[in-house]
Amino acid sequence: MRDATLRDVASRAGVSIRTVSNVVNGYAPVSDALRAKVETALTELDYRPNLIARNLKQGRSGMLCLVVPELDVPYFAELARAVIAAGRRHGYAVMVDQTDADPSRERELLTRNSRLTLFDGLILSPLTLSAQELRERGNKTPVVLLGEHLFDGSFSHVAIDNVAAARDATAHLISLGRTRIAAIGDQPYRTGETAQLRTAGYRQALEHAGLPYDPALVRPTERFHRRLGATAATALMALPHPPDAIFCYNDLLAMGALRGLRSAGVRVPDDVAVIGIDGIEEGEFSTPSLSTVVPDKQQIATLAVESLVALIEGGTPPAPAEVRAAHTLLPRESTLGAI
Amino acid sequence: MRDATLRDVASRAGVSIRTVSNVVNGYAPVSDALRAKVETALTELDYRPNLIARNLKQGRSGMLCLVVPELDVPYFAELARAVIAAGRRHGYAVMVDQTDADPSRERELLTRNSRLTLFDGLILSPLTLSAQELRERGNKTPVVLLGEHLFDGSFSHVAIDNVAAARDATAHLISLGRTRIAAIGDQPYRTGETAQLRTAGYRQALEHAGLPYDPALVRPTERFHRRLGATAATALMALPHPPDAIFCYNDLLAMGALRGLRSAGVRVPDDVAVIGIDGIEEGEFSTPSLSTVVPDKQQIATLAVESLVALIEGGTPPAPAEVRAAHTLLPRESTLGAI
DNA sequence: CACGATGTCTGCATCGTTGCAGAGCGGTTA
DNA sequence: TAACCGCTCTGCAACGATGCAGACATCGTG
Repeated sequence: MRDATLRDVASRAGVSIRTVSNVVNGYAPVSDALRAKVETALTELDYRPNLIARNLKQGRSGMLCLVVPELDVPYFAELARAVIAAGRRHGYAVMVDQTDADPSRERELLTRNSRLTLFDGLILSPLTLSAQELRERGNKTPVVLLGEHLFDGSFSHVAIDNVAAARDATAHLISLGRTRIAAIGDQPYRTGETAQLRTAGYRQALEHAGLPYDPALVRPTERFHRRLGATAATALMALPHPPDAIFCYNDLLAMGALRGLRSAGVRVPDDVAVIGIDGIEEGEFSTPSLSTVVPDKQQIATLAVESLVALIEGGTPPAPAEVRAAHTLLPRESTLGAI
Repeated sequence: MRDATLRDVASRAGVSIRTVSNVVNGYAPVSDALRAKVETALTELDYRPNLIARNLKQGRSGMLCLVVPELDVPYFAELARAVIAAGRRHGYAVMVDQTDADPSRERELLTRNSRLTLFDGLILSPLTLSAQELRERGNKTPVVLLGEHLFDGSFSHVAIDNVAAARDATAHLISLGRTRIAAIGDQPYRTGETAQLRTAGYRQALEHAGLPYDPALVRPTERFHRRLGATAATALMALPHPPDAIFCYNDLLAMGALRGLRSAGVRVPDDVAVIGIDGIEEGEFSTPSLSTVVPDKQQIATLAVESLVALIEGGTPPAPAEVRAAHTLLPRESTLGAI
């Protein structure tokens, strides 16, 4: 059966539509007698407001959309939890979508009639979208970007300092006395990528310690997944001069590396120390537990939502801001050991 | 600036609103001359349709909502990916929300003016909601339930056979020659829970093998998280007669158990064999890798979306169906060893 | 030339809600 | 008694789109 509308309730209660609306929303003063009649009719008809109509009238939906490449990458799942919480604090429901890390899916978001129009704002963690594509989109929903990707100043944008994070991770390995430090996760073929910033940080740390940069120790990976980490670690150990430490560009690569090393009979951290970035919970329980650099996901989420809400609600849209979130080094078993 | 509407485009192109709408949607035949004029105006004004208005008129949004307790529980993240894919195949965008496993958040979904009205349908994996609460909700969006929770016949519902899954897992441990088999994850205080079905399967397997049931070996846990698995495993090993195998009610508990055992100096699988349920990718890369019972997430997602779409689009709503998805035993290192 | 058939295009009503302006009414004040 | 106030309540218009019925022009046919 059709849902009851304000009109149905009004005719049943013998009042005007407007009065029913007032009762439902608690707007204007309504006499007790009428209110009672209306409320009876409301429950009898099991009325519930049509939010689409309300949204149309009010020009907003109260919903934000968070788009990440892959939800089953724990970092994004943990981030999503934080963003959902931050959204709630600002009175917005956050719905999450993923693009499967598929460029065409990412571009779909920018389409004329993307479903995103239904949302008041968009928090996007892009993987392959270029700044230009984003600027030229046929879609004016307010956007805040996550991650180090594209910062040409057109959009507000929240991220940790990836160069510093990578430097900290590498420096930590160096502080253990390791000298042949490998890196897994470079992506030299993309522009503006997180990966390249992390490579820069890695090299800075080497340089600062006076260690040589050996390109053979830097393994690119197409994506940041466990399996690729395992493969890369195995390949590294097969080198004539294998490394004594590995910096992985994220924790998932590191989890794979731990596994690959173990299968190769390499002891961690005794033979090879391993560190990642992301601070996912999984690394706390692995064997050995994983040292990592933890981005402050709470802070990232809060800053992103605050920026977005400012864009949405602000009379004068604030200038696009580049916001830095904090990160912390978290040493665990995978880098245990005296200097 | 205000977004351009059909009216704006129409007045600029000197045609009727209706004609612009026809051009945008490719509905009626439009002469080339007019079409060109309209399309010029469309691009000049950067028109994009207001989906809220369209949805209001058409009475549908083309979006489904998937609600899970916690996105950072890998099983749910992996399931979400499958549901999103299945939704796309049917022409729906799937947006994901989580309740933080918070009963009040779950109940919020059923509220009069829950944001869910914006969606054409709801796929819900409830944690604490009772069947009655669901039936009495003030919200008529079509629903399909996931997981073994509440099957009083009011709703369509997709799940694996949890009793059989637990039986298979336990039987696998027994087939290794283990005789003191513990269980982590019972939840005796809730009604109709997945956990209780798994306990039933566990006991069936013991009984079938003629093994005694020892309540001391069954550890309840409030939730299915790594830390609780670690704690429970540690406690089990402190018993006067510790177990030689542990069946964990999900993989996350098992990951915690592996870690707890390792910290206690227990070797897996030599001293204690471990198995979980869920088939999360994390278990493939842990040390040791985790034996598990894998629910067919693709199938669960496909069946759930198909049921929901049938509810939404079907002229005659099909009767609520109970659908069983397949599961498979996947032995890995954590249960390696001769019988 | 009259007629109907076809092909384009338009205006009105409508989806369900809320904003706005004001109607009706009882009571207070001068 | 007139003027005014405040409290309730109402009707109309509007949000931006689409469904529908029909207007109008053009064309072919008898």
